[in-house]
Amino acid sequence: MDCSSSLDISLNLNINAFDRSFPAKLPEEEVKVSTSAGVERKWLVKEKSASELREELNRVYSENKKIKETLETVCEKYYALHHHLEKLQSRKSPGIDHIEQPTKKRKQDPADFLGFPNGKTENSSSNQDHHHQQYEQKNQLLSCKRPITDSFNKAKVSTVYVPADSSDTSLTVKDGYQWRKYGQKVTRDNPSPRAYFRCSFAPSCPVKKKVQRSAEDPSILVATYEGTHNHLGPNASEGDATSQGGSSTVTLDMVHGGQRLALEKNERGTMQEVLVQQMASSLTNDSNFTAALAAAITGRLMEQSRT
DNA sequence: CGCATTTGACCAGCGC
DNA sequence: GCGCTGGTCAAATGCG
Ligand SMILES: [Zn+2]
Repeated sequence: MDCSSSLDISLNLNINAFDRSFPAKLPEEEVKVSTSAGVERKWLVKEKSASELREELNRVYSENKKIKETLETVCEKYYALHHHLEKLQSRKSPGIDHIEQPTKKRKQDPADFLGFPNGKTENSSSNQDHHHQQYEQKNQLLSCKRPITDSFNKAKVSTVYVPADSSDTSLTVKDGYQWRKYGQKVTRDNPSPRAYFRCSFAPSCPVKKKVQRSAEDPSILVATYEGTHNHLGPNASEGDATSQGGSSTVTLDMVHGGQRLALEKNERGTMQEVLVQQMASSLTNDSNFTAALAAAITGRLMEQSRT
């Protein structure tokens, strides 16, 4: 990715992406964009007026800001639409759909739910492959039981969607850790069984995981992790304890676009987060957008370096 | 022989 | 209380 060397090209791409993503809705922006295109010509002529460059960078920055705002608006509209669709669907067919909503009747162990077993709550785009991990964050409906018991036993639950070969009958998710299977059950609304694993470091390590093939898409495994490892990951030799498992965890790759994998959100906040993640991943797939983003970043850097 | 996996039994929570 | 369901246990089995 040659960011700095292709600033002009990136601006072009920025224009393109902008036009494509938000067509005919923001006339003002288009005007601005055309001005930025004009300045691009200036750069090509190598007219290095620092003040003009700065001014232009500011302009580009404001454009980015507007794009961001527009994206948020689109996000909200998407959410509203999706919500509406869900309502309609649940009204028409109360039994079907909802993509494999857990329909948990059981009361989950009242601990707090959060995060990913690796502790990488960050967007996985840094890892280049966006496996679709979805952090299931449930409202802990703290029932008033649980007196003063061990508060440190916080079981963190997270769900990871792993694209896997549908012909692969072994319900194993290679996340780098070693697991010992201790059970398998057939569940109600899923033809494929669910496998129960414990970390092989048990009982010193309390982590458990459940793996089940998705009822909808048999090529996707749904792994539910519970708890966090209290030991170093498989490649502990690296010494970096912050990223347990590091790169080897969840080497699932993007076999699937996985658009709908994270659709079953009930709360607005998490829904929007998921949406943003989806959009971000789809945008990062777009080489034009990444180039434009690189241009924006370099522009921002230049702006800061001059001040 | 030691270990992991398999698999039916058992248990607990929940709805009726 | 009863039946259903998900989760766990542990004896049996398989494997290196
Ligand atoms: Zn562990």
